[in-house]
Amino acid sequence: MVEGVTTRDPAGLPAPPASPSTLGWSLGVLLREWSDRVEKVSRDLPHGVRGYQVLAAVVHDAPPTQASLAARLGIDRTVMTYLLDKFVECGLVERRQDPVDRRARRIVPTGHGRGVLADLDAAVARAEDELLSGLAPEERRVLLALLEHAASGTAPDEDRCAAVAGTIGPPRHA
Amino acid sequence: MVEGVTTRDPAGLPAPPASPSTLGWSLGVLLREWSDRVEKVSRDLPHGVRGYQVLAAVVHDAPPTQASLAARLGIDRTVMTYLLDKFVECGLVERRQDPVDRRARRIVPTGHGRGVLADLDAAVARAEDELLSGLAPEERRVLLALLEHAASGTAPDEDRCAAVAGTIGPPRHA
DNA sequence: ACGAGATAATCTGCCGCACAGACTATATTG
DNA sequence: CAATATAGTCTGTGCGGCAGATTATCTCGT
Repeated sequence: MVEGVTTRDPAGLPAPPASPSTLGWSLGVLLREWSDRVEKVSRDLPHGVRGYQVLAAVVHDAPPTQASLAARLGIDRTVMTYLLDKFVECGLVERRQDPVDRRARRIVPTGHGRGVLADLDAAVARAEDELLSGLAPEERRVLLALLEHAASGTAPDEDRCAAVAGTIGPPRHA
Repeated sequence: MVEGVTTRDPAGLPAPPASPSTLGWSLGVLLREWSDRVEKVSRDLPHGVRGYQVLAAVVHDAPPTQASLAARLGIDRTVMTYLLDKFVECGLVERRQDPVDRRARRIVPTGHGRGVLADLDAAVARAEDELLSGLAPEERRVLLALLEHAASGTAPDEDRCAAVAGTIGPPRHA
């Protein structure tokens, strides 16, 4: 995932093994390829691909807390701390005290951060388009739809209520 | 390989962001989920998911050298060394001198290794099946086919976008 | 109101992994 | 035969994930 995508390999052999695990392998190859391309594009961001994902989450969501960000992106919360330190240092986002819960910090993007993300989003869109250049437009749409459907259908079955917590602060009852 | 996704996080929230990068995100979520499930299954192997992929590659391919294994899986060759050390120690594979090139070692699975992999393959197949439980059988086949097609069609295509990089830099002093 | 427990963020320390570099053994080429 | 290249190993460095402790704050039961 994302992660984990620190791998760097020059001789990328797209050799599909005769294994039953076509899923994991194809997923891995594609994600690695995606990461490589997005890495090239977001090289100026403090943390490359991860940085892009964090910034995107910050901009596109209602001002999230660090914890919700970390949970959503699958990043450890202790990592999120110094990752956001860099972002603040670079003037991409700001930390604000949540007036309701003074333990929490709301992460809001600066104007500069929004601008940077806009450029990145465009570049990433191009990169993804190029990545799927082997597929017909119709096939891409189907793939995207199925992928999204499959990804959203992965219920961790543990914390079902936690999904709600990640959003905005709780206008908790009165 | 799979890289990138070394992330491990209990509270995985399947919250799709309103970002243009649906591809990378869905890919990341799915691969992370896949890794988690396969991790549970291959917990007895020396290196978890990675170990499974290595063993699968060893068994399903013609006896590969360490270098070719590393290249295929996107693992560093220095890592491959001690990873295979463990495998040999556990009696899963053997290192044999290549009679043609005495620098190289051919990695061949032991009978035990084959047996272990057979069990793992079955378990992984079940895990993948469960992972895609949200999709109809027809949809799964299509997804798998498109995925494989997209993964095999990834051309390296190096120098193209290097020029775009310099434009979006935030004040990165560090 | 008070104390017990939970939660957000931070800080510290450990460990695994990627990566660069050196080294040995062998192969290839001039 | 010398020079160079390659397979594998070993060593050291740095980053990132992760567990644990700490501080500040919230929540709940009494």
